[in-house]
Amino acid sequence: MTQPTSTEQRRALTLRDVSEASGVSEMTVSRVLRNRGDVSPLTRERVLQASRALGYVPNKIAGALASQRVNLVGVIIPSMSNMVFPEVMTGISSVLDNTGLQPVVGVTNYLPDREEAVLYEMLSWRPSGVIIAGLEHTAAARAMMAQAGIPIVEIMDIDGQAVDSAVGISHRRAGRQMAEAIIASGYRRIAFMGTQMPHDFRAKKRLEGFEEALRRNGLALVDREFYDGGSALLKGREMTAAVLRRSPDVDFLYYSNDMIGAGGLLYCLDQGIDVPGKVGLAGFNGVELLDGLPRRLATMDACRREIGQRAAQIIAARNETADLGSEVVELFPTLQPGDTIRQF
Amino acid sequence: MTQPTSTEQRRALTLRDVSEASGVSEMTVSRVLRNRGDVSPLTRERVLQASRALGYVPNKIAGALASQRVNLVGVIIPSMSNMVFPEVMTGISSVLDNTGLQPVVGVTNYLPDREEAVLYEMLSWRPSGVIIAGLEHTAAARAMMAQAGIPIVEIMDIDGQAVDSAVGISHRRAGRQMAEAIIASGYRRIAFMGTQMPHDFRAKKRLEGFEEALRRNGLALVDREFYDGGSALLKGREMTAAVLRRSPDVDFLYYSNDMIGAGGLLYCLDQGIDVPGKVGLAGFNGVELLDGLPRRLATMDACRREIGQRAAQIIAARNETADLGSEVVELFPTLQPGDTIRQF
DNA sequence: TCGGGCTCCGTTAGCGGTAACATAACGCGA
DNA sequence: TCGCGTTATGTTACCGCTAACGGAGCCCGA
Repeated sequence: MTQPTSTEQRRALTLRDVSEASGVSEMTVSRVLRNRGDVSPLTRERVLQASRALGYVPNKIAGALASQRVNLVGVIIPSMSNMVFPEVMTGISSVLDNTGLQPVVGVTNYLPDREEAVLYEMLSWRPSGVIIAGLEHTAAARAMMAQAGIPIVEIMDIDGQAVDSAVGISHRRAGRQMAEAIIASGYRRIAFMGTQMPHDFRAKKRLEGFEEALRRNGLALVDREFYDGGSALLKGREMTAAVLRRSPDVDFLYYSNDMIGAGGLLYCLDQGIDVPGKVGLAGFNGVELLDGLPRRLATMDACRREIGQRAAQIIAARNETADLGSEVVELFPTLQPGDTIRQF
Repeated sequence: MTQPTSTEQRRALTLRDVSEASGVSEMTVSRVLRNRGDVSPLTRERVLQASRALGYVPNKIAGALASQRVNLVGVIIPSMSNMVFPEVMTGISSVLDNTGLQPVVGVTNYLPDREEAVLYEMLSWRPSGVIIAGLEHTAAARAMMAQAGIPIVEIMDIDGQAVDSAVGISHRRAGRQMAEAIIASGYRRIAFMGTQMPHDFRAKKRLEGFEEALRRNGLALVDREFYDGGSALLKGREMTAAVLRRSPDVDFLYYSNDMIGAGGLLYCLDQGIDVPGKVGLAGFNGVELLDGLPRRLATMDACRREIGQRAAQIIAARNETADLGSEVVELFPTLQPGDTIRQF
């Protein structure tokens, strides 16, 4: 057997090894493995055979350097643990899978400095594009993106100025829209619960829009509560308990995300509170999880999957056709009233 | 102004640009940017200034090719959407953050062929190590890992033969342990609900261990139900309804994961079923979500975070000290009885 | 029979960094 | 004053692959 055993540690294989094993030049091997250029079926088969027999894995580092092309798309998101970004990723992958491009994820934990670092790291691999959550970034991060010379798509939000392209919804408007629906259903004493995170700009914008609509209707939040870390479902329960204790007369609970909303809903049902008669509830995101709850929480889908898809499409298109310009795509979330807002 | 505006599209910057701008050789610039070798404070400052002014981002592709070192660790997992892998990732990151190494994630959707493809893709970037979920892989994938010449850590499971190192728990034993606890609490008519996925080997092993323990106690599952896709919480409800309808006399529901278990629990509570008096329930994983439920579901934590940490430690250590051998680390999950198993 | 256009494959010259070595400048004790 | 060790910087030769071009061999119509 000339086949080396898997136990002996040998130096990494290169094109040269395959080329020697199959009796053709490195260039021809390269062509075969990339399906590029003309190679006779016979040679092609011989090369593939040799390559497989040796267990050769091409070195993309060298390939990328030589060809000045990297089939990677950087995706920078704040978190992976809530349900929202996995679905964005699904949308991105579903489009990229047909393009030879591949997503690489970086997580920032809602920290601007970390975002900057992750971006720097990604750009140093010279990706074909970057998809990044949000419109708010450090000055350095913005500068890097502007300089990078690759398509950049900022996703989730369109309330602000994009560096290049953007795909998202208006969170300010989403907040307004929810407030209007709540008011239209006759609720007046409304409380808000959300995350403490100072850098969750989208949650902040939703709240701004929400309060603005309240103001326009002569109302204001009667109570508010913020949380930080831990099980969102549990925090939802705890915050809801605290708010209902502190402000027994509230008639609506608006949550900045579905997970704490679900916790609040479970708490209200546990307590035998009449939902939506005495107290109404609403969340945000339209996560799948809600389908399994005893009652369907009112929410607003954030078009997560479509955002991912559209963003990926922009990157892919610009990668094919170099001279395409930037674009801003606004998506429109739909309000899902569920069973926790009074209907007339 | 010699500073180019961000709108004009220029060719990418290289070390040469920084070197010319700061009046030293490319090598010196390289040294400064990597904090390596002796450089006078004055030169250092000049270089940094020029580099920042230009907005230079080093090309890691070239760097990696030249230095034969890539600070990336491939992490290959089946899914990102359930709660288990994000926590593994957290464990991995917490360790890698102190090492200059960086995780890169690939997702396989429980598809062996896709796993093979993802692995191939990752190895082609010549990472410093690979962390991969499970012990079951295609023959080609195993061969690639054996050949790669880098540390490989298979995580989550230790019931089987590792290619190199492994960190995980025995799912077979976890299944047995849960069955024994259930039987000890006096339950006898036990049903199982889980995923349909043929390639979720760990769920399969848990079920095998579970059934084995039942058999040893003269018992057998009285019913079973499988699901596929959709909201796990909802599926848990639906399957539970189906099982209780079909087999009204079951007294225990064993779920292959916490999410469907939570759905089942919510369903039972909705129906006013006495839990754990008439029917007991248990899941698997110990996900944080359970904390917010009306009642605490019995479960078993899978040591997810620690698995991530230990795996990352192995990679990091082998990266520092080349001649370390492979190791297999077994972790031991603890049973959390919660409120859904009768206590005596 | 010859030229021109295929098909197939090889050669050459980098891609943008870094390892390793070479070298200049300097201080300092003998 | 010389020689040697340090420190700071430059030079050279790749890393493994691919773009671009070149050329041999062949078929085929004129």
